[in-house]
Amino acid sequence: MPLELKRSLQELKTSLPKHLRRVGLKHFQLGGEYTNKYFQGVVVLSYPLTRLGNGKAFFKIVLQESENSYFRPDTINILLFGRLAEDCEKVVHQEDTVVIAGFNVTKSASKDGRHCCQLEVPDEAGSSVFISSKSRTTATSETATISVAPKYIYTPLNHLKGGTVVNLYGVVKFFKPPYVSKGTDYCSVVTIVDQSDTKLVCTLFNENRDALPKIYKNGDIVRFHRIKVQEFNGQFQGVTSNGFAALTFDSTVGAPVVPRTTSKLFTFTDEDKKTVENLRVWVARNFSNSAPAADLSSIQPQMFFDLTCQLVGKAKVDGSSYLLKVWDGTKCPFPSWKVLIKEDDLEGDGVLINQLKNLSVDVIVYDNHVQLAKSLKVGNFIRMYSLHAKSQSPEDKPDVSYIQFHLHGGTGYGRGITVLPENHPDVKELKVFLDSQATRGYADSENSSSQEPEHSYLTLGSCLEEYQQLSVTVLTDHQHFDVTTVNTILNSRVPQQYRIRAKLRRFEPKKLHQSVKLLCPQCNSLQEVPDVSEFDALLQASSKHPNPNLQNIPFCQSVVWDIENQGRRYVAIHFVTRYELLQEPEDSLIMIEGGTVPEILRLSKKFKGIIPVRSIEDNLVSLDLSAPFFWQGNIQYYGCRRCSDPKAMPSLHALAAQQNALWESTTIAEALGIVLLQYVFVMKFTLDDGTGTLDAYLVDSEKFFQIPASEILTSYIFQDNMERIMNKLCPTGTNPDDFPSLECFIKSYYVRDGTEEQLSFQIFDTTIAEDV
DNA sequence: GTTTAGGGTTAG
Repeated sequence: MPLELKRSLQELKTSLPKHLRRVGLKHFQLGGEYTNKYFQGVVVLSYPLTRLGNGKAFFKIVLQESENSYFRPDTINILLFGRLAEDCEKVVHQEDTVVIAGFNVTKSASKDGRHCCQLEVPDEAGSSVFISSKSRTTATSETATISVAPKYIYTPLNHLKGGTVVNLYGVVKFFKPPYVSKGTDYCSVVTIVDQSDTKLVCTLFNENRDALPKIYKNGDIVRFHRIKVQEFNGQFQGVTSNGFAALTFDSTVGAPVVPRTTSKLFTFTDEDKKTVENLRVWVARNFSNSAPAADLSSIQPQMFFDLTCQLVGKAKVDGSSYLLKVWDGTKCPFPSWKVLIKEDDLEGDGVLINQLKNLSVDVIVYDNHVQLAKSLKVGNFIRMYSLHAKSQSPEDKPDVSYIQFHLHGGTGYGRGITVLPENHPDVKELKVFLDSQATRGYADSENSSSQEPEHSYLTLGSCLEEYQQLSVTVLTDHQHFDVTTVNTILNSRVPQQYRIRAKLRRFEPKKLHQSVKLLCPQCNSLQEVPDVSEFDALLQASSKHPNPNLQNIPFCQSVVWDIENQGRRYVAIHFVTRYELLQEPEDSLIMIEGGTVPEILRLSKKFKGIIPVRSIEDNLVSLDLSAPFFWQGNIQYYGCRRCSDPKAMPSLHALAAQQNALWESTTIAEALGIVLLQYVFVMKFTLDDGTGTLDAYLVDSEKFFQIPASEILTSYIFQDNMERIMNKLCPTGTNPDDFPSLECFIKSYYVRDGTEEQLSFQIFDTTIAEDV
């Protein structure tokens, strides 16, 4: 039984459950409703503890409502039972102030001049006795709470009824962090869902922001007590009712089950723990983590995202907007808009703000968010939800763009700000990272401090200058690497990885189609992409005489066409079935014997995929691997002649028997024992950083250009994009000094050239910036 | 013992 000590009557009062309302003696009557009521009085008399006939403990006290009351009677009998009686008997003394809740009002059994009703406090869930002693000075026993933990029943979301007050568990599917409503309260809208897959939108109000659930992300688990269910627009909604209380839990499976709440008084049983743990498992299985969280280094223009960051400065902009300067330790890959404000208006450590100016970004928050933004403290760790990274161009320079960060007005899509507590795991992690970045940041500014302008804030003009030096490539990993000069790299003979910043002087080959090759991921051999028109002879050589015995392949339905009606050329088509059923053509895999390249190309527009085959004895096998073994849409897939160990077509049987097997090049190649060749761009970049030049190879299937090498030869759009990118990296007719910079990772490795080993370089983990 | 908002991007 919980026993809580209080230091004063004041503390006792503030710790009483908020849903309890005081009720006076004169309101007691038989048959009244006292569920959420408490009675307070001073002990004027207490009787010795006795046992009832059933052995249950019984303790009686008399409480006086007020010493100076005009009203008579002003005392009432209180009857306590069971464990509650035993515990109270130990601590209750005359003159103590006692608050009782969870009682029944019955007719007084004795004619003693006291109130005609008596209060029975059963040894049951929900019964509580709060005791505050008047004058004893021993510190530990001044006040006490004695209560029987209420037994809460939780209603599954698919069992809700309108007009009821219930207790709920749920997983947050959507939420608006608490914001200032137009009324008197904070508001938070929370959509929850539970294992019944039923959704409930809850609209929660409280004048105290901390009383609303402390939700930090979708997937968090909440427990709501005393929430009212009502119908709105034909659907149930949850709204706060008297005594609403919320607990919030992180949903990480295995993490300690610690509720987030500011309430000191709440029940939390082993059963609650189990419920949370079960919900965690459910979340792990059923919630895809599609949260739009991002750090500054991974933002894309026009995206809305959640940013976890630290506030380094803030300033008033005008009546409806407010500036927050924040950082998360990563660098925004685009030039970002800096707001010009008066230095006097800026709150925060000027030196620090200056040191972090290349890492921090300016966020403008609007309208309803201004009030909350003002209340933030510099140094706070905050999360902003649905922040807009808006791409803008100055009017006179449409080819230049920069990012503005807006937290627009309104609360749609959960737009808002929360302060994260210092002990939040994400904050702990961020602190460590920020510390490491700050150290680097200080070093940078020390080197260049002599050239620093006096004022700390970049105007738009200087932001554009910065753009000139921005890299047209983005590093996708290892951002902590420092830049190494080409000169240093050339003098090193040890294979290793570097980050460099240089300009692209030249590249080869000049003709795009010459840069696409086929790479074997196993033996690393490269080969040219053959011209498919050369395969007609090979394709047709296979089937002058389709074998009629083959028309009964277990997982195929076959037809033979006499193409030229002269018996001179036959084409056999074997439709791969699933469970002996044909599928829709666009889902079907077919095998073809005979057929010309144009015929196969035409068929591959209609069918999911095509495997050219020939028959050997009574089996079907792939053609020679110099021809594509699989055709899909416009793409032909080749196998490595050195590494593959081709198997006959019945090897596809297992794949055909799988319920949802996709007819993809990778799975088919695997089933047929073929090592799939990868389409790659192979290019040589000559990079110059002023200290020297080096040739680095790019071998890339689609990461660097964000264009699939397999599709570029058949797509004019991709070819246009590619040309545009290369012209941006290495513009023709431009002074090479004005070329943009490329930031790349390169690794050095040895290649044997005859008897000599030569150091070569290859680009990796680098990609073209989105705005290029 | 009311009102607020009642999920579904600003338009700066």
